[in-house]
Amino acid sequence: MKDYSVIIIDDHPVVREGYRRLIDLQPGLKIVGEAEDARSAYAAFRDLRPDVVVMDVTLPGASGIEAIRHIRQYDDTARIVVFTMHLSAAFALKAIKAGATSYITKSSDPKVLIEAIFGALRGQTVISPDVIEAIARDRISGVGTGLTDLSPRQTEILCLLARGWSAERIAGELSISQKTVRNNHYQIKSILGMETDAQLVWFALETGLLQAV
Amino acid sequence: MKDYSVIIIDDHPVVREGYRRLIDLQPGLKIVGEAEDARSAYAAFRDLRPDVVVMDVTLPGASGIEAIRHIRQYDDTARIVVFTMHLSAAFALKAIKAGATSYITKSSDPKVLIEAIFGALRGQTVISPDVIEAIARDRISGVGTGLTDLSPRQTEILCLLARGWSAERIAGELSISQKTVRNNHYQIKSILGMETDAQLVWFALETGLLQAV
DNA sequence: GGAATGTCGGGCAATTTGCCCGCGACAAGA
DNA sequence: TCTTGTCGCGGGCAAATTGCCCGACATTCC
Repeated sequence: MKDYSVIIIDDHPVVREGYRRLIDLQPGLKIVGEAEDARSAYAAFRDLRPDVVVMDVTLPGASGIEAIRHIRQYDDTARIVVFTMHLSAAFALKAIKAGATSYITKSSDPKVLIEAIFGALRGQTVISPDVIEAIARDRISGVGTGLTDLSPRQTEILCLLARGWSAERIAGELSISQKTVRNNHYQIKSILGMETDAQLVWFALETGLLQAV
Repeated sequence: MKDYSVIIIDDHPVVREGYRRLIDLQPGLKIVGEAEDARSAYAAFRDLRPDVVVMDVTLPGASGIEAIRHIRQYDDTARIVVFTMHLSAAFALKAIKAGATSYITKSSDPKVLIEAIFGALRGQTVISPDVIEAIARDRISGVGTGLTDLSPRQTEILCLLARGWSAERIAGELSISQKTVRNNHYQIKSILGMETDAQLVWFALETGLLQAV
């Protein structure tokens, strides 16, 4: 019987080596290609048409979420297992929404990843237990991801604010008055129930609005 | 000839697998143990007395920097190669200052890591090229790592501020007046040359004062 | 002793925040 | 067509905070 083909996408060579030990030595699976950024991920998928893609979501250059969307747009039957260090409910939801089949954290037992790959081949979605817990916690403690409560404009401004931009600079960038930026700033904090600007940064980080460099 | 012994410390199983492929298959090196957090790292070092420690700096629980300090305190001839995803000048300098022998990023070619391990055995310090570049860039553009310009107290307050704590809460925590916290807040921003609180968070993240969850 | 440095806070003007308001645009529904 | 709702925009104003100055101590290092 022919092995199922897998491509792996991760920007750290040592992690790719780890995949080789975990996946390539697994009977029934074979790594047929790899990539280290979002652009070449798409190219590799198109050229190799693997049965499963295993990828990280934080990649150099474009976002991994974008890459997922791109691949699924090209082939909506693509099986994509996200394997990442980010234990974040919002991140996971974004990935799934973008078309990922599964979402597993790197701190999971390797067996979980293998199971997710075989599960993906059968069309099953696997979310690692720690992420499920994070999602549950979010759902209990708050208003969904919170992001849904903000208007598009507010989300945009939050993004800039969390980057450390001053109200003045944002006003210039968006061609609105500083006053409007300040009002939005206040609105965002009060909608999300936050006290300080630093909390906004953490929120943006957690929801995947921004990525830690 | 006996192989040199190595212990590996990383919280991601897949990365540990990668190490095995890279290090264990290397003639002359043998992995004799592993750990996944800072506390067990120290215990493993004491029990196994390896020739080289290869470790990440962002670990669950205590900071990896602390672990380095702890190990070196126990044995100041310990060879510690830091191998991490963080391409940060400040992080690297902190690690070296804490007693690390070398600092290599995970996006480096695996050969660099192997060379660093053999280098460490000879007592050589290896910093991967991308980090050297980052250090050079920092040195040109700014005031060192910035962190060195802050007093211990200011660093402490920055840490709390960047976590999103209010001045009131910090004042309570440290048993000082809100006014002092505010004055420090202002001082920190002006020493680091930052305009907004969000920038402080990024700074704390970059210098490894705080870790993105 | 004297100089330097770090910690803690007072004072005060200038700015910003918190919170409320109204206006126009646009979409959905009666 | 005429609501009703939401969204983006910004004015107004009191209360709070910031920016920047200051002095008082305690340490530490000549």
